[in-house]
Amino acid sequence: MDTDQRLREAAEKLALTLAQGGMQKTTARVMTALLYTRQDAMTAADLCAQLSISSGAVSTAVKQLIPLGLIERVPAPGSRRDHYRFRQGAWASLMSQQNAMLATMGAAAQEGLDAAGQDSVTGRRLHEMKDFYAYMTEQLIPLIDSWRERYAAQHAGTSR
Amino acid sequence: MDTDQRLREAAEKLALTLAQGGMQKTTARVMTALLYTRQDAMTAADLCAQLSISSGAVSTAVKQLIPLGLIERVPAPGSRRDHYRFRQGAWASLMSQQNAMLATMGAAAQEGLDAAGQDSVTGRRLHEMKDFYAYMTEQLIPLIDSWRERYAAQHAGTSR
DNA sequence: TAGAGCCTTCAGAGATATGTAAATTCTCTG
DNA sequence: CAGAGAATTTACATATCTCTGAAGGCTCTA
Repeated sequence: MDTDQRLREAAEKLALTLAQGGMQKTTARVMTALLYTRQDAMTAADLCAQLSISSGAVSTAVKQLIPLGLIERVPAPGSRRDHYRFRQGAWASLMSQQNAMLATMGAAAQEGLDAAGQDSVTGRRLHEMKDFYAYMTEQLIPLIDSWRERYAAQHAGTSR
Repeated sequence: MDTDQRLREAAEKLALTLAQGGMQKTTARVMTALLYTRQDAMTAADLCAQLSISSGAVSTAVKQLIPLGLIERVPAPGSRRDHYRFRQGAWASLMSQQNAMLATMGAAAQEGLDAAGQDSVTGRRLHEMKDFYAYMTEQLIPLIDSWRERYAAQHAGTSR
């Protein structure tokens, strides 16, 4: 089987997994297409053709992926079409986003504690929750940073 | 406003957030109901009444929450009804589950590398992905373990 | 500044998914 | 061991979501 074919299948497979994990199916397909493509970047038309979806669907997917820091719009010299590219550092961005969720969980725990008080069954449950998310938030941020540094160091002087 | 009311609202609010993050709405509502309740545990009937949902819906939600390690079925002395309780250590379990996803991502990266080879645009993209998830998997597991230990130490001799 | 090309938005169709109600199965008690 | 109570499963109805196709709007060029 040729390389392109294998890559496309890997892309679809991962998209399916991500979809089951809560990401929208089309959004996931667009993301993995950009991740596994052999090109540096793809146009909206490329994505329409490869994934058999309408330009509207591509537009929607892109609108979700860009704020997540997973892809970026690339100015295309000599072409009026937008090009989309999987971003360097995308994974670290994604993980950082999830940090925001950790903070939300911590806040939710606090809110419950304010209502229930510490000395109750509820209080003990929520206290564990608050502790856990406080700990995770605290630990995860430096973890991501340290990876960013490690990666930057490793690739010093390397451009795309 | 009374305490119960505040807790219920906090529960619904968090459920909504979780639902937007990909969890099923009813599953999330059941989970947060058990998290914020002032009782130690609730019966299926309690959940039906409080959330205005059918027993079938409760059954489905419970079936999803138990494998995640978020809630547990509690033998109820003197009652034939099943009682459900939010589990101690639930959050750590949940986070561990997410670790499985990290491993999956790493594997997906490897699969692409096998097809594309290292020396290509695709190869470089996937290499970053593989590195990132390898690093995260490696770091996150001890992190969760260390919290478990910390928590166990803090609560030594404490029973629910 | 007019026009072409491309992206985005919108309304409606189609598909998916989710809850309900009823039938079934399971389990414990008398 | 029969029966009652409860949980689960199933089929169906409903609600939600997501894609498409077309219209609208922007931007760059000539």
